Amino acid sequence: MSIQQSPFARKLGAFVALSGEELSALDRLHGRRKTFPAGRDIVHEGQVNHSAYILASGWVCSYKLLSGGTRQIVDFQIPGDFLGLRSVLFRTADHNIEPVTKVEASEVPAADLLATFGKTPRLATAVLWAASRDEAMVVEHLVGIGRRDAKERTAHFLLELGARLKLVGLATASGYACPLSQYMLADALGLSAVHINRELRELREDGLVTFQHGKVEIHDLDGLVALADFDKTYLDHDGPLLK
Amino acid sequence: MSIQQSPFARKLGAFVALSGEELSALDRLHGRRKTFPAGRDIVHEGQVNHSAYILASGWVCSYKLLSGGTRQIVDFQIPGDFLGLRSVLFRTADHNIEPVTKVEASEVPAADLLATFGKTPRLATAVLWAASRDEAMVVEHLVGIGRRDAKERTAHFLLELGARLKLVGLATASGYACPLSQYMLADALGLSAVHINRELRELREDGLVTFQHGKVEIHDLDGLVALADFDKTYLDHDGPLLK
DNA sequence: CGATCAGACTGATCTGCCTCAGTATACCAT
DNA sequence: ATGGTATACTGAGGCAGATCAGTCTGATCG
Repeated sequence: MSIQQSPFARKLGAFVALSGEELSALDRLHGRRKTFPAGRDIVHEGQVNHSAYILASGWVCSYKLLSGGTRQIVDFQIPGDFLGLRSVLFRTADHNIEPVTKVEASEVPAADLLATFGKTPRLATAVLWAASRDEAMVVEHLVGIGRRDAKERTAHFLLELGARLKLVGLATASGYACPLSQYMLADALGLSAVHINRELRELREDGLVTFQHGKVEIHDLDGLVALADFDKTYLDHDGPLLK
Repeated sequence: MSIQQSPFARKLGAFVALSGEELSALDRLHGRRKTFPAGRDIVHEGQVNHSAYILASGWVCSYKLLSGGTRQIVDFQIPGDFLGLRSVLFRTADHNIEPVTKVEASEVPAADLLATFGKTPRLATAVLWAASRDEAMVVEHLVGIGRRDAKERTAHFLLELGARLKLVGLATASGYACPLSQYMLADALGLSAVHINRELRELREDGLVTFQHGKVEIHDLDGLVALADFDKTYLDHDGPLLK
């Protein structure tokens, strides 16, 4: 029940050892708790002066639409993740945020965020750290889409998701619950849904992973890691980097 | 000769109106001026406890290598850009940084950077802003590689580069000097060099842009913007966001 | 309890981009 | 001059993944 228990506080604490005062400043950041139904955008591109959110439960995805009507999902956010930092900093959102499931999140008003950064610099540094980790993830997606083939990319995606979920206690080494449809996977991986389906079947037939009925089950972790050339160091590190 | 003139200070000033004291703290960040020859990596993946740099002249690229031997260039950095922030924050580099041309850069020791963030929170916020702009750029590359075809992607790339260079006075509306080879373009855009060559020829034959002899000349800006579905708002904004 | 609909899945065909295998050209060192 | 090396450029052929056009299943609902 202490504030350290919040997944977001735990995440920042992994970067910067936060004092009691900093933790309570972080706690005061959590504004109204809001609930969003699946499917209707929380934030849409071009929207100005909206709030950021700290995700408490449920999954969301961040995506951009192109003029042709196609979309590219940039990333999925899971509980403990910070939503819309970039959009708040720039006052106008440069991407859309859509709940994948029903979502609960704490609102963080933009003004509060900036004021808190000014007063508690170590918290600002911690958020910079968290933002950098998110960027590292986007970079990894870029590399995947640019240079990995469909099978490697799919395997890599499932492994990354598993590693992230494990950090917040929502996955084990053998699998996790995953509410994504194959269409969403396709939009995230830069593939067609048809092709995702075939790649998932191959991964299943190879005895590596199954992704069925909202569950990902990893049957051969080593094989999957080898296939995807997966190196999770960009997601994790040991101990606070700043004491 | 005042410190506001430095391209990096100018860039941060676009985000946060910096006081004289903050500007001189920023100035003290600039450590030894170093020169690097083209082609030999400044930082390589896995390297620990290296410095960050503020690029004074020349171009560099940030890239990752995959096990198969292919590489993906994540971004190019031009004068005024900050190099290796993410790698410094995480103590170990997650990507390589290679000079495209001969490069001059000021070293920024990691410890100085973190100490300065602690003492001048508004500077930390400004750097968070700059980092967010970089992330927005990576996101745009991700969208491009995921959902734009080769021609659109190439056009978009040339436009983005032009817009960035214009911000630091290295481009006009009609073109800019560009030291990149077609191989580098290919590695950045997730295409083969052969295909880049054909797309450049098409863009030339369509009367949109030429990229020859180290110069990009834009002949039909509107046509190019329309083809690439280019929206430069992610690169720019008007006036400091924090007074 | 049949209708409707979203998601999973499949076969056939098409195409954008890759790979291979060169030639052409400029620049550098000797 | 002369060979060497990097980059630009081209044609032919192949393949990964897209597109099209479905079927099948399980949930939801009037």
